[in-house]
Amino acid sequence: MSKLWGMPDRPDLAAMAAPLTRALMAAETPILREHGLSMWAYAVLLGLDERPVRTQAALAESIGADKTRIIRVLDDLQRRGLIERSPDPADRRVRLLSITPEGRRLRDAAQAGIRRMEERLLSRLSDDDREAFVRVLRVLSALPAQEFR
Amino acid sequence: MSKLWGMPDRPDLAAMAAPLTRALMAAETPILREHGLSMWAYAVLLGLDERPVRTQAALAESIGADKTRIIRVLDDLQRRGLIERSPDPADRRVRLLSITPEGRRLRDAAQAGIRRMEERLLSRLSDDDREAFVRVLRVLSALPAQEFR
DNA sequence: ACAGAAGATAAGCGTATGCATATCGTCTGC
DNA sequence: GCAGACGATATGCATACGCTTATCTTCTGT
Repeated sequence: MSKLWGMPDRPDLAAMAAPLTRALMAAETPILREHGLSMWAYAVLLGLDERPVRTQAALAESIGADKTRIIRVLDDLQRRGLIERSPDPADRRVRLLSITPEGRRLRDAAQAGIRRMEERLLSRLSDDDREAFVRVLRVLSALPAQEFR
Repeated sequence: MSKLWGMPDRPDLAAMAAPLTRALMAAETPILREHGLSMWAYAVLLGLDERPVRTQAALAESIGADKTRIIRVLDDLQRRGLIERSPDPADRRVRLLSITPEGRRLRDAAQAGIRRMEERLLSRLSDDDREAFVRVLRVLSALPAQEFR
């Protein structure tokens, strides 16, 4: 009864997810470096994708970063013209964050390189497996923390 | 042509794998604490599962740890009688590492708690999705780093 | 037998991270 | 109108990590 669904023995999920994440990030890092982006900077550009985010704290939360540490990253991205940080006319405490066309270009270029790496990796799977894996990964990664209790 | 295989737009794999890993580890931590185990200590017990490992460096490598940092963890586990560290009679530089029955009991108990959490999580998937996800995760997590180039 | 390699261990360094605190400007409910 | 809440920012601290160096013991090739 310890094996519901007839699932064969397997490693813990975290014991598989952690090395995979490490390997993916290790593979991303040099690609991002080529574009002059740190992991956090890239995460910010992704987080600002499309919808502008209203507050820096909200952005930090959405990308799982510390809200005080993200500030230097934003400073740098703004200085390089990749994002815009304008005071909200309706609430001058707030900085409206948005990605610039230049920022979008850079993000797209970096992401394209990353996608090439990822697709090489996924190409070893069957179409069905690839589809199911990405779909499930998407669902599980989007679950709120309390679903893991 | 940017969408081979008709794959719909999706987040980067790392952007999904990283939060999932974080959530899984966050959910594991309190379970391990109940058994008096740190994440590294648990990783060691898992790494020693079944086959005894011949050298500490090999163990460290197999669980993705630093070989100098792991020593204190081994000291602690040995002191608690959860592992054994005996000099190899054939090469007295080497410490043969093995898990004790007591260590196995503790590992099993901790793992059972973790499995309950994981199965609750996976229970929201269809049988097919669950099977494919775990199988693919297992394959990808076991790939050597150079496969990610 | 001896030089060099290998294993275990200790210690130090630079960096990243999460967490807490403090300040300052601004808003909002009463 | 003011107290308290909120957002952005800077700073400090403890922790953890990867990496390097050094030391000691033991083995191996020549």
